[in-house]
Amino acid sequence: MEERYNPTTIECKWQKYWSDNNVDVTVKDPARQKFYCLEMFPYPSGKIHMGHIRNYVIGDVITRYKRMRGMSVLHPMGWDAFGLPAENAAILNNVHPRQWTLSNIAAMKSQIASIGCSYDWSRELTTCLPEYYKWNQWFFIQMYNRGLAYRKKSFVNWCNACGTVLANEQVIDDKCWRCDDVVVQKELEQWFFRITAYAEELLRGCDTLSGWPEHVVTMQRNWIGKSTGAEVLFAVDGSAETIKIFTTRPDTLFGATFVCLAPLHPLADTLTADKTALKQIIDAYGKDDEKLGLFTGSYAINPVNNESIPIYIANFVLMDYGTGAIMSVPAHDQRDFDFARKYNLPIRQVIVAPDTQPGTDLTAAYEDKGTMHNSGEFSDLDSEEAKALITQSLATRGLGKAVTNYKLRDWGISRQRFWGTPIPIVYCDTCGIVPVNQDKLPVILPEDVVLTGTGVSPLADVEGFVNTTCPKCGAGARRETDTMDTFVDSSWYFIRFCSRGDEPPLKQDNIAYFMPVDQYIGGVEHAVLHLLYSRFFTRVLRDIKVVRFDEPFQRLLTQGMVCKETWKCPTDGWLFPEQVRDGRCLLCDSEVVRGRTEKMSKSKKNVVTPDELTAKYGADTARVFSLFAAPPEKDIEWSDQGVEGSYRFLNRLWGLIYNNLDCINVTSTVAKGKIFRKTHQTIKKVTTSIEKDYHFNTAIAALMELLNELSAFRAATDEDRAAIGMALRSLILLLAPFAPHLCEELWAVVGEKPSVFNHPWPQWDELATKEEEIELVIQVDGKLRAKQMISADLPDDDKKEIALGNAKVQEHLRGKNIKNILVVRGRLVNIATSGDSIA
RNA sequence: GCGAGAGUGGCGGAACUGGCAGACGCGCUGGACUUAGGAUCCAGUGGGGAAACCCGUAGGGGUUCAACUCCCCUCCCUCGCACCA
Repeated sequence: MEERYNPTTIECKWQKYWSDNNVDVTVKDPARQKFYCLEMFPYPSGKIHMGHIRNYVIGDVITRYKRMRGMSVLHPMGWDAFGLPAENAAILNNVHPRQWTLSNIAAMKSQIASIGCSYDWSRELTTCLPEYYKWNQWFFIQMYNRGLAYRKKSFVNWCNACGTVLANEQVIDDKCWRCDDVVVQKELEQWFFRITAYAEELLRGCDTLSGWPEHVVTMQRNWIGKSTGAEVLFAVDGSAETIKIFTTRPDTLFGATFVCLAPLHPLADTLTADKTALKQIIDAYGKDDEKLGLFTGSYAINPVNNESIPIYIANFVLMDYGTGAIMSVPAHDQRDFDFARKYNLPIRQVIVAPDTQPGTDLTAAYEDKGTMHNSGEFSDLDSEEAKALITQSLATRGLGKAVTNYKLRDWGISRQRFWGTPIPIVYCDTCGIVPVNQDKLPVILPEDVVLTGTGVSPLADVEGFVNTTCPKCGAGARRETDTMDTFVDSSWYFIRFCSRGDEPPLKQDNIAYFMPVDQYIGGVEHAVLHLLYSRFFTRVLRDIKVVRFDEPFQRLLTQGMVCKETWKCPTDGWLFPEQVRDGRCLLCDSEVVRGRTEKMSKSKKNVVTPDELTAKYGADTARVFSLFAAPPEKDIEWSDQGVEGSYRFLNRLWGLIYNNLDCINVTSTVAKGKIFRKTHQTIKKVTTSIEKDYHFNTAIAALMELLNELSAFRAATDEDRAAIGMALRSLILLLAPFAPHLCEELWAVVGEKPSVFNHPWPQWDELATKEEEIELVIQVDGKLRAKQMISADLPDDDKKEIALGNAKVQEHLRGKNIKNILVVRGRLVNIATSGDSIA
């Protein structure tokens, strides 16, 4: 054994060993319990960053731990390889997107390897390869045949910078989720997946996601956005037209004093004479600064009381939710209230708060439930009851019905880009839309393409691709030239991983054995996007009999971001840490300000790269620090000194074993003493920290404690030496998931056969964790007054006696009446007094 | 505005089901070893106080023998949703 810890040599050696000996290859063993641990696969940008590292290391610890617990663990990795950056790089550098992507993959793969993650690379998948995207096309056709994929013309979200459309989920605050450019509306023919057909099921499924963070489930529920209410028909006075409105408050129908249409509502144009004014309202649509209205000059008939009320066009009424038209009840909706005040429209109260009288001067809308008022036959009823009764009464007259609405829209999957899965559809002049025959799949993405980035699908110019024959009639026909959203690729990749690369992708017994994913780990940025699409896809796959379950991801861990402090100079802007010395900028000598701790980013110059880190300290230090700095779901603050601390810890462990090699093979039948006890306590603490909520930071803290105790201990007897030997072996095993290279090496040093990961996880003996002596904590009236060492097995009554007998305690009891004495968990005595003087 | 989560030493963070607040690490202070120390090792380290002791988990109230933990109010931060009728 070398005297010094040398991470570089050790890490190379064991990475080679693991790879040469297939240590990380999944063993599918039906006799054992399976565990599927998955980290969200990366887009191959070419560079691994600390966020990836943190994600993968968390997954790797869980994987290695579960393997040591004897489970058959599936831990795969692959590449989300289609997407825009490849295309942009192609335009910029004149390389083919495939070449750019594949060389990035090679680079990232070696970076991932250098942190020692135990992936089963025999299952590696790359979504831009035909053998993968063939199945996107196959699923598309299955969905087309079931009416779940359809084509329609509609206004879509268009990103000019990306030159393509975006799904609703991919628009964040009116900006593109990827490039942050402003998203505009454009009318296009697009392919959609009918995710709305599963809206109710996806919503109900949320109740079963007990292994997910609550806020992620809430985000999914909000996104689906179910609301129940009624559709009500308002006739247009003096016309055959009717306006269909949606409301969640049919109970307030008698209070409707006007009707509002969305600016793009079909009737808006018909009813409005002043086209210039209408244009202004259309321009103001969706702007959240002010509510604008335009009176059409027409009136609508309220079906519950035949009252004639004005019809307005309003910029705040959404066209793509409900029916694009609303009834306005200013007394009971704040938005309508504001609008009514602005345009001097009547406000009529029809719901009265419990225990109050109808007021005359409302200062704000009353939006709660209450008692019906001024509502014809429904007056004096409870407003909640009235909802159903009014809806029913409208329904019998054919003027309304109960309706459930969802905010969720169908998933638009067409992208006017090259680097994606071709949509397997052919347009024939006689047969119309015809799917490609399944035995002709995959539709291969052509090689020779001129990429211009102009926003027209590049495939449209590839004649050899576009021109084809109709699968139905054989006549000349044209292919669809849009490609699929890359979120299609990631909606089922976890199923592909169940089978090796040399096996069929949808092999039933593999899917049945490994799915669902037991632990999924990734960033919270996919809380709605990828996770909702995957839940949808899984249900579709269930309905086409590919899988037999509803939910793909049993437990979800959304890891926190990797952050670091920032430095800013008033003249030179953001600074690298090495540009700051003694609070001054090395460029201009100004005083610098320490900025907020923020997510690592190039622009803020607060990035630490995995390469420099592993070069300096080795992968194990990087792993231990990123796990020790905070629990996985929280953000971590990167600290160079903290990394040093983790490095010191591993060095001290090395030194400890080096100094105690003589203890390794000493055996003894006597199993007691403080080292023995501490070891069992540590096994318990580490195991429960991992099992309970993956709080690796406290697990590592416990290992540090054991190390500290061992370092301070001086062995006197063979029993002591045996205890140390046993403690060291346990320490190596317990630390192995966190610092795998070091522990593999130390495992060899103590004379064991590799791999340490084939060795069972240590067990603790509950009896052995018990202290013989404890420090009895004595309180008087809840305040700590004394501590005293006592034997742990004394009965409670003796502990009370000891507490009362303590000199310090007696001082504090002087002049007081003892009311009660409590013994808590055998460790604490609290003497409660009445405070009254005895004298 | 609505919803969720959080607020603990100089810093990152611990604390089971209400039971010793501050585990572990960083930093800092002192010491040892050293030609040297930004290496290593040892000791100390919430604040106040000479001490007894007092104070202390964002702030204020409450429940309890006992509150970081439970309840009510306020402040602040982070995230999500945001004219969804």
